[in-house]
Formats: sequence, C-alpha cells, structure tokens
Amino acid sequence: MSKVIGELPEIRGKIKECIEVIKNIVEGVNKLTYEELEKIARENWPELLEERHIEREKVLPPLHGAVEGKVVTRLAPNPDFPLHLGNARPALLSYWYAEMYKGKMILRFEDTDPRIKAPYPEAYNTIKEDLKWLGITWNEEYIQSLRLPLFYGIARKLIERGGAYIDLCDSKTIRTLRVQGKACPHRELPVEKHLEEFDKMLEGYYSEGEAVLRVKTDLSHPDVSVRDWIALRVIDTSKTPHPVVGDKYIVWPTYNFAAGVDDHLMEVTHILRAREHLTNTIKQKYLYKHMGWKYPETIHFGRLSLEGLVLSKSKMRKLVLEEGIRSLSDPRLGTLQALRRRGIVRETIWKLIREVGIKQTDAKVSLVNLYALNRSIIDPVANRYMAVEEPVYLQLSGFSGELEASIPIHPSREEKYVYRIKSGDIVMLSRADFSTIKNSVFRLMGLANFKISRIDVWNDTPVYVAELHSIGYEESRKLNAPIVQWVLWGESIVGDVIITKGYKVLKKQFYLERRVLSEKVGSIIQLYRIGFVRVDEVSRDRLILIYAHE
RNA sequence: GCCGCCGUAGUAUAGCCCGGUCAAGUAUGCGGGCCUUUCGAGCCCGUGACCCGGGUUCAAAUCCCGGCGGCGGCACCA
Repeated sequence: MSKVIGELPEIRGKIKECIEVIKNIVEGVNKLTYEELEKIARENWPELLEERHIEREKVLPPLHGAVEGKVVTRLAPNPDFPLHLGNARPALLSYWYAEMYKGKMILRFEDTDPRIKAPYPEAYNTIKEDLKWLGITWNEEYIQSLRLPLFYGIARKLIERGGAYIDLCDSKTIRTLRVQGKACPHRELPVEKHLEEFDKMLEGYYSEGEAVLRVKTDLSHPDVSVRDWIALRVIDTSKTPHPVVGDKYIVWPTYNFAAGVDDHLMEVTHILRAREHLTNTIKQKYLYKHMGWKYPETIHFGRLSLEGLVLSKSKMRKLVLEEGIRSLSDPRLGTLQALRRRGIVRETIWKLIREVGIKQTDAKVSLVNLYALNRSIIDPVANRYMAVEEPVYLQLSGFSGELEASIPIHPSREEKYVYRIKSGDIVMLSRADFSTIKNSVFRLMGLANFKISRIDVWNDTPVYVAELHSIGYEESRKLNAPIVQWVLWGESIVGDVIITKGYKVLKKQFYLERRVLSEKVGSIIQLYRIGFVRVDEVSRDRLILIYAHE
C-alpha cells in the first residue's frame, strides 16, 4: 500500500477508493506460490530479481545558512594541554566546512585565565603541530591575551548601552540574590557611575574579588548561571603572571565575553562546538543582543569518547602524576601525539570524525573500530617482517648446497627478500609455534618443509635438528602442514615491543629479521601473525617498537 | 536539587525537519565459507536495531503527549 503511494503520489486524494482495489489485488497475489511469483517477475520485471548493492559515501551535511566564499569557522583551544582525540572533532569539522564552502578558518588561542587554567607556554606550539599533523591549515591566528584592550573597548560600549554594570557585591551576597532572581543594588546605578568604576577597576583600585563587570541578562532566567553572568574580573597577575603578557593586565575577560566578542570581531559565521557549550551560547546571545550583533550559526555536537582511553585533560593530568607518565605522547594517553606514536595515522582520525559526524548524541567509539579503520589504511602500505618470541633453536639439515627463501615484503606486491640457507644453519622459532609443529611436518614460511629428527644440546641450550622433507609449497598444502615464521640466527635483531593494555604497559622481547633496520623511525610495519607496530627507536643492535593492533 | 539536550543492531552512523519505494541502508564487530607462503588483507553468505506506553492518521522510526534511560550545564574555568 505504502509502496504504491510512494510510486504514484498522485492517487493521494483518492486513497480510500484505492485501498479496496489494492486489497483485491494483494489477496489474489497472496494465493500464488513462490515459484509462480518468481516466474511472473522474471517475465515482466527481470530487474527486480537483480540485487542492488549501493554504497553511499558519507558526506558532510550542508551547513545551515552557509554561503560559498563567506563561511568563517574557528577553532578556539585553551593552550593548557596538547590536543586530544576529542579536540579533533571541532578541529576537523571547522576545517572541513571552511574548505567545503571555500571560506576561512581561524585559530584562536583562548588564554584569558592566568589563574586557574593557566596556559602552558609550550602548548601554543604543540597545538599548532598537532593541527599540522592532522592535516589542518588555517588562515588566521590570534592570541586572546594580546587583545585585551579590544575587550576593554567593547566592555565600555556595552556599559554605555546599558548592557552591563560593575558589581561590587561580595560573592556571598550576590549568590543569594541571583538564586532569588533579585537585582543587586549596583545593577540600577547610572551608566556614568559604572564607567567611572570600570576605570577604577582598570587602574587597579580593586583587587581580586572586589569588582566584576556583569552582563545584564534576565534575572528570572530558569538557569541561574545565565543570570547576569560575569564578563570581566580582576586577576592579580603579580601573583600569577600570564605566560604571554606577564603582569601587564589585571582585568581579564571570562570565556563567554572573550569568545563572544571575538566571534563577532573576527566575523565568524559558523561555530562548531561540543554540547557542553549549549549554555554558553545562551549566555553569549544576551551580549549580542545588547550590542546589536548577529549571532553566528551554531552547531553543538556530542562528546566523543574512545573505549579504554582517557580523553579528559584533567584525568590525563592525574594519570601523569599517578602513573609516573613522563611524556604527553605516552601511548596510554588519548592525546593526538600518543595516538600517533601508537601507529594511528591521520587518515584514520579523519575517517573516524567523518563517520561520527555532527550528531548531538555522544559517541562512544570502540578501540576495535578505530583499529579496523586504521588497518584499512596501513595494511596496503606496511612492510612485512618475521619475528619470533621466546626463541627455540632449530638446526636445518638434510640437504646439500643452498636453499633459497623468498619472503614477500608485502603479500600484494611482487617484491621478495631472499635468504640463502646452507645445511647446518640455525633458525629461531617462537616457542608457541614450536609446540604445534614438533611432531609433524611443518613449513618454514618461504623456505621449505621440515621435520624434527633429534635434539642436540649446545652450552645447555637445546637445539632441535630438522631434516628437509620437501621444498615446494604444494607439498606442505597436501600434508596440511602448518606454516611458521622464523628468523635466521645471525641475521636477527632484538626488538622490544611496547604493548599498552589500559593503564598498564607491557614490554615483550622479539627477535626480528635484521633487514628491518632499513625502516625509519615512525614507519609502521607488520610483524607476520603478530600485528602492526610502529618503529619508535632504532639503534644498531636494538629497536623499540610500539604495538598498534592486530 | 534546578535547567537543558539527546535516545535506530555490540559499537558508530543513514533515514526524522517535509509521515508512504523503510517488512529500515552502510561500516565495524561476531559466526561460517572461499582465497592466500600471516591467524593480515580481499571476496561471498549469515547475524542483529527504530527506549517504553498512549494519541493523531488509510499509513508513524518520522508528528503530538506521558513515562523511562543516557549525557551535559549550574565557577570571578575554557
């Protein structure tokens, strides 16, 4: 029924009559057997029997009110910590939309709290590096602490327009009044008085806590925090100097004032930010109304969390203190630096954020999903190497001359690495593999098929003697022989693989093919049957690898 | 406690604004098969969801009301 209306929308007016007709037809059709139906379909509408497989690529939904060439977005981080995965969402969305509409993106450091959330001097650069790694470019860059006189100017205009007042109440009094929805005595004083007090504030007449500038909102607003929120306050920068401007200023804007003013001055058209800013949007709109400005389009998306990974700055700081984490790129953290070090590539972050989109609901992404995305990108490019853990020694015998082993560097490429093996050479196997092959014919990957014939002991170490059974891969298939990885003794190098499990870090020692030394720091490789790892450090006789995922 | 936002498979997401080709698409995961000199990748098959209850309507994932659940905000933080 619905299908018919969908295809023939013009019958909409006569639905009641149609129902009878359709009912009869459907009853008739229902009496037919499946075979009869199939026959009719094949004769009349063969295309119906063909399966369609449509893959739609996910694209960003259009931005409300966006005009090509005019869109301005901004990313406004507090430079108190490097960027983490959660920050990648507003960062990439702001960037993508600016690109999509051929507009521009602004990077603005919101560092207007030298007291409680004091900026880290290094973070200004770290954040820029994080953004560059993400592949984000921006057109303009600002630091709010260098713009304080601008905020003072706007504040003065706001007072003149009757939109703000200097409040000299102590915090206890004002708290009580606000909850009751009552005005404090200062609110209704004449504009001239407020301008005067504002000057006194700037001159340093008042100390911390004695005077604030409040924006007039609605004293009966259901959300108490919206009622006459604070725009500027006094911070004693002789005690807590600001890393950029030192103790030059003692009157500082709050987030809502600074962000609100700057979004206007910088002509931001679209704000993309997380849901926790919903109330801030409401607060800032009062400021815009007083000033007669137009508030930008705003999108509030949900929070992004990654199962098993800490993304909150405060929790990460705590971890750093408690777990003795020295570097913010420690693989246990959720910083972009840390993810990068764990072998997560930029394209994965892009795919992930694009997938998650701009929904208002929170997204809890599982690590398995993140790994799957990452694998799809690194698998085609990661070189393969053999590696063994807890080596068992095997001496190869039963042949004369040389055997040739060709190890694919990547299964989908022709390129091979060739070893020449002589009778008597020793190879290493993982202990776990050894237990499955000790009684049967097995294949050393890329080399030949062997069977263990006896045990020797050299300097207290058992060495198993393996006799050549056959060379070809076909034989091993016929016998259903297991294929194991191996590393040639003397052609090996020790690699420490760092594995992150929650807040624990394990270190496992592997012996790898020595040819891995041609890999550079930062490259991602796959150890056959172990997983993907990122080369973290390389020296002549050792390397450090960080485990990414299977 | 007060205020607000949001509920589609294990997870993420499409569809919701504008009710009908939605007996709900895609990805990932999981189960099975094929292929393969990795237990990787690829290919094929299967699995599995509209939070609950009412209402409006010929027709509700979509609109309305009520519950329940999750999350966020309630700073002289950003």
